[in-house]
Amino acid sequence: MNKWCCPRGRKTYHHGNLRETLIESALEILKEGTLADLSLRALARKAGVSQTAPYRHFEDKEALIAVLKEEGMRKLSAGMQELMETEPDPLERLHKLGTKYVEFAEIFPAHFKVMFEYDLCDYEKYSALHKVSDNSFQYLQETVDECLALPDARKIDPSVAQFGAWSMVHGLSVLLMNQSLIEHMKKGHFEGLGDRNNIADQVTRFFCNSLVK
Amino acid sequence: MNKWCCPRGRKTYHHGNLRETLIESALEILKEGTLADLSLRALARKAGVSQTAPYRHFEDKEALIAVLKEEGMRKLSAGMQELMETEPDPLERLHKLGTKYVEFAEIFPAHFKVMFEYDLCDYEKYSALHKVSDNSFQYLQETVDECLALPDARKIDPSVAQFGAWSMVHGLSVLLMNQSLIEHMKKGHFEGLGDRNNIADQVTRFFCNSLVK
DNA sequence: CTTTAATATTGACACCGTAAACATTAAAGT
DNA sequence: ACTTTAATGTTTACGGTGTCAATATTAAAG
Repeated sequence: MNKWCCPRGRKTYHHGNLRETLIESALEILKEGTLADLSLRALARKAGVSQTAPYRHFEDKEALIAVLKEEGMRKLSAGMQELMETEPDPLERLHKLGTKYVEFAEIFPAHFKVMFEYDLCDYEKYSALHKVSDNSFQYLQETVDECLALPDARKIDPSVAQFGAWSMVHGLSVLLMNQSLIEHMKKGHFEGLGDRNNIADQVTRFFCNSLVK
Repeated sequence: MNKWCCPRGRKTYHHGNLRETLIESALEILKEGTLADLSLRALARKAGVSQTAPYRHFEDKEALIAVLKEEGMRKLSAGMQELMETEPDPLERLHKLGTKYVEFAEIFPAHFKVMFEYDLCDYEKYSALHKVSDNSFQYLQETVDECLALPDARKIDPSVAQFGAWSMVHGLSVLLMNQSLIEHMKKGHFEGLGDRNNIADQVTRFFCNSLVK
């Protein structure tokens, strides 16, 4: 006979799917909050489980964050990969890759933040993550190279253009995510630019044009 | 007669200069640590003062952060202003403004992070901060405008180029601050680019060139 | 010299990450 | 089928955090 079976009004002693539940809850919190709002204890509470239960599935908080980063990188690079396969024109593709990047940051701001803001320096430990990260950047690189191989391309060091492309879309993403700056823009500067999407569109287009004559 | 005068081995009951001390300590911590390493309690400890003493000088932690942001913005925009006054050639000045921006992020990474990473949305409350922030961006804007007024300038919407310039240097700063990405670059991609300073230099130069024919 | 406002203190509360010791149960081996 | 073992979850505890309320000390203003 069981003594008192099943804590916290659960049906079984074991949760059964805690790891996935925690990740999903984390993503949900990140949807409308910052990294600071993310706590293992809160996740545990939400899952109806003791505060230290998560430690059976994640060595520490950083390990959870690593999974979130990986999840995000996978999603971003998946979206970009699709463009690699469907858009043959390199300039047009570069433009779409850029706006996709910015769009991702707009739709999943906290997810984007966790991907880039939080440094996971241990390469051995999080090698899977870094491998996924590589993909997105590689798509950008490849496409820039193709653009520079075009007949009317300007004479630009490919490495410089690649890193420039990445910097541009990343900076764009970060700045457009910053609520304060959006406010700032609206009153005074950048009147002609319109809304976020418009800015992303025009600026990435400008970058693409700068690769050719 | 005083009962036991002066807590924590201080000479006077009042610290005398706590506000400035706290700010300085905070900046020192930010020099070699992240926002997460910054705690009011730790600052109080370092200043040899009780844990709640800081609350006589800052309403809450956010208020301290606001001051740090303002301090940083002031320093950044001071550096940029100097260039506004000393470098007459707009293209050259734009290049210098860009590298200065990136350089600032490199020298004071955590300070830079606190300036942009942490959102202070309340405009009424932190109006002084936002006013200072405006300056740096205005310098960029002005200079881009001058470049586009050059005889051999390309036909580009000024707003787009302005925001593009800002995105570029900001993205550059953020990416170059990311230790993981630096590592990433070293093994495989971007071999030809060299070190950080070299990248900043080349990419900003590339941007400037993209404004003219 | 007294009142008052500024500054600092202690103590408390609710959070947080996480370590150690223990409980329950699903799965593997016999 | 019965036992062992590994996976999973619980409780308890420690030190850290931001911040509030009540109190003490002292510099400045009257």
